[in-house]
Amino acid sequence: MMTSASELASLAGLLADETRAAICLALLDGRAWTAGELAAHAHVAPSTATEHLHRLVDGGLLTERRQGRHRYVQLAGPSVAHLLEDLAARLEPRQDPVLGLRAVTANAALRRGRTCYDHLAGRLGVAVTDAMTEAGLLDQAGGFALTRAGLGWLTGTLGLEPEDLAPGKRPLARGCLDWTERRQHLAGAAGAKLCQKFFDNRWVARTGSGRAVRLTPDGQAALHDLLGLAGID
Amino acid sequence: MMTSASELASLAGLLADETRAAICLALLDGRAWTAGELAAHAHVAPSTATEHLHRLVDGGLLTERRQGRHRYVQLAGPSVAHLLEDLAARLEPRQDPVLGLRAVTANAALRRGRTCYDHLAGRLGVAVTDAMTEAGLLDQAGGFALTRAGLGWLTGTLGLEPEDLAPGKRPLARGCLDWTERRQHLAGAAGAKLCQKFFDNRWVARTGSGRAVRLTPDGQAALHDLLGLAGID
DNA sequence: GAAACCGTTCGGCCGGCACCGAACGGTCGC
DNA sequence: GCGACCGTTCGGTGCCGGCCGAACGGTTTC
Repeated sequence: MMTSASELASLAGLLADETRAAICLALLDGRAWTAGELAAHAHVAPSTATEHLHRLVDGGLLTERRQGRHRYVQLAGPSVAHLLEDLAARLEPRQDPVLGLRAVTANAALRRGRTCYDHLAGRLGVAVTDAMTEAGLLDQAGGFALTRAGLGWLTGTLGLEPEDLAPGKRPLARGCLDWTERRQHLAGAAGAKLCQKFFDNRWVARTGSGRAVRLTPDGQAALHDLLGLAGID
Repeated sequence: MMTSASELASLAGLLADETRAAICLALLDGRAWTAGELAAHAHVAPSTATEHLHRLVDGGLLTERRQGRHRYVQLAGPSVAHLLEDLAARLEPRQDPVLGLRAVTANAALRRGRTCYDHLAGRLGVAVTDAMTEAGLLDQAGGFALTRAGLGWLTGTLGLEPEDLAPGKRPLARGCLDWTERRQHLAGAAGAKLCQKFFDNRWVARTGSGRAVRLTPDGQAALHDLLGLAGID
């Protein structure tokens, strides 16, 4: 009981430093960063970054992979990303999430997209999520769940492996509050597999070195055919 | 971008102290505590507790209500409770959550129950959640969502107000990982209203001053009739 | 009004920790 | 091999913040 308080404090303490917070937020793109990159990103000396990375790895938030003279670091898993998203969601004063859903989806183009840990985010992520909701594949009213039709669509039309979508420890479908859009987009196991399939099919591609992604012409055509999305990137 | 890191750090910093963590965990029972009670609970001087409460209130995690010479404090809302649960869930090394679902529900009695912020938890909470799942009222496979039948059951059989279950800012149904049972139980708006109805119907009652609740004889009969639960408290 | 009680403010103490620079030890390129 | 590079370890410094006790103000009780 009392021990749990100290453990909670230790866990929170990992994120209670601006430098460590900046590191974790950078890692939210789901990719592995080197220690030096993170040091530069957080504007601290390499030696300082080393200490922080040690604490974060020891605390279970990060995993490391030594490779040559580089030390690659990334988030320990989706649950860590989820935790960070939850915390970050508290920062921005949230506004009404139910606002002109159809108008936004149908008309305003999905201008910019990016990855949020392992799934699609930004306008692209929100647009896909809304389109799936309109098509009856996703139920946003009662929680955030895949419908039976949605499950069939993912495994049938999109060709995802059914075992990848089996009920397991990780939630199948989960809402993730978008920082820029202030809207929910699809996360969880389904969101991750969907995103992966988008990359495999070359419907989206990374632009530059950031977490930004753009829709390819193939992707635009596919989304139009599959979900009726007419947005242009 | 960089400012967000410092904000995240500040937020995490609120929980990064053992005393403040103990205070927040105590408040997870959803009730209002006085400053003195919390000071005693956390084993610190009243003056120390005052400072911590100030920071927690300023940080938006707690709300206060002055009443006579007392200062009552409680969690600022369900989202704060959700955040604490998420953090606490990382502390315990989680074990396989899918394990003898039916056996646990049907056989092992719902020995002890308690409230977790504003919904039922402990064996009672898990048992009700599992029974609702078996009855097709709840869908645990794809996320954690009320089925159409579940929505009808809550408003019809249980007599909840439909507007209380309208899709709003708060998730309707949400899974909350139980500390002691290591199993999911129903949280969210539906979980809160269900819990309230249980209290209103005198199906459950608080035992002592803690967050523990016990099932009344009326409650046992009702759960048997409604959900086929044969557990004995 | 006096006494008891709850909470707050203030001053002071102390430990922890975030930061840096310098030195060191691996790894890669020529 | 030698130099450039990446990361780590080690001292040292300074500050932030958690803690307490004492004094004070407001509320309740008798």
